[in-house]
Amino acid sequence: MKNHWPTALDRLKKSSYKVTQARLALLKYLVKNHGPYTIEDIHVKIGCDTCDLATIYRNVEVLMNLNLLNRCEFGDGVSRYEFKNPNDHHHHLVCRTCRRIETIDACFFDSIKKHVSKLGYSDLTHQFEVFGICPKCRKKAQNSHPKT
Amino acid sequence: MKNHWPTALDRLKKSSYKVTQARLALLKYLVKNHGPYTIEDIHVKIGCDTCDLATIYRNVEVLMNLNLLNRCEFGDGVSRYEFKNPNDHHHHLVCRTCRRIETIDACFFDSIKKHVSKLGYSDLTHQFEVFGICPKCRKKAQNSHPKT
DNA sequence: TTTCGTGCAAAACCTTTGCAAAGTG
DNA sequence: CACTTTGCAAAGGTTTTGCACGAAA
Repeated sequence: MKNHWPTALDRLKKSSYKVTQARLALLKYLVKNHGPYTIEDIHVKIGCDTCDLATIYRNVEVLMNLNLLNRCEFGDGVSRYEFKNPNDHHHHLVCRTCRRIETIDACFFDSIKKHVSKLGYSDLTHQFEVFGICPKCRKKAQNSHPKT
Repeated sequence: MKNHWPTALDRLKKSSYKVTQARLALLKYLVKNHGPYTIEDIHVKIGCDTCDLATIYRNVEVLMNLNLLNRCEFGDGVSRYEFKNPNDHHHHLVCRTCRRIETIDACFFDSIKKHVSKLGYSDLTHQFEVFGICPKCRKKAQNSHPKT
């Protein structure tokens, strides 16, 4: 598995943004950990004293602009972020009950691209999430609402 | 094109929820208009005097429980809702600049379902959104940042 | 040294909730 | 009549912003 840290750091260095401690800590954490993570997750994990929450909000936007992150929306009112690894494009399967996140290593975006290209949009990105009830939560629900 | 109002109304009537003016207005609006719409959009469109914003928030949950609506997240911090028409499954292409929404009449969820079913999740739903820059916004951007 | 980034606190924003009054079946 | 729903106002939670100070190039 390729180490993406040098490439990611390089993209930050070559940008017009400055290389700061907060940005290094944020990027390093997301490159090394799979995620996706909420802003608050990240704040705790990199150490609350590393930088302020507001700084993470601001720098997540910076890294989004550099095309280094994906934003995920799971419908619970919180955004989650993960490192955009070009060799590991994937999607998510989220349990509606316990919020457990599984990875789906498949994508059908290519087959839908032609439908989209007719419309002349550029700089395409996509977001695909599957929701369901995981086996554990289903069993729990069955036990608490027995049918007989 | 089939009129979905009778079926939708019927599902509400047969549920344990009561049929109220606010629910009728909300459901009728979403059945007749394509959307997806934000809560505030809906509040204005059905008439702010029809019911309170809080009532729409509550009833959108009711209609979600009845499987009559889809919730869409476009990453701008606001949820949008649309009537879930079983004969018109589609996805969205959203301009990151002007938020214009186009419909994509294609879906390849079936082809990804087998990857998902191995994991034992039930009650699957999915959310697929494509983002890009629409032709109008791209032209505007080119004019304001000329290359020569 | 000049410009950009950060911490802190306040504000903005969307959404949820408590409660008394009104509506539904 | 019993129970649900609503309006209103307040609270909750996440994200954004202003500004003075500190850090990077």
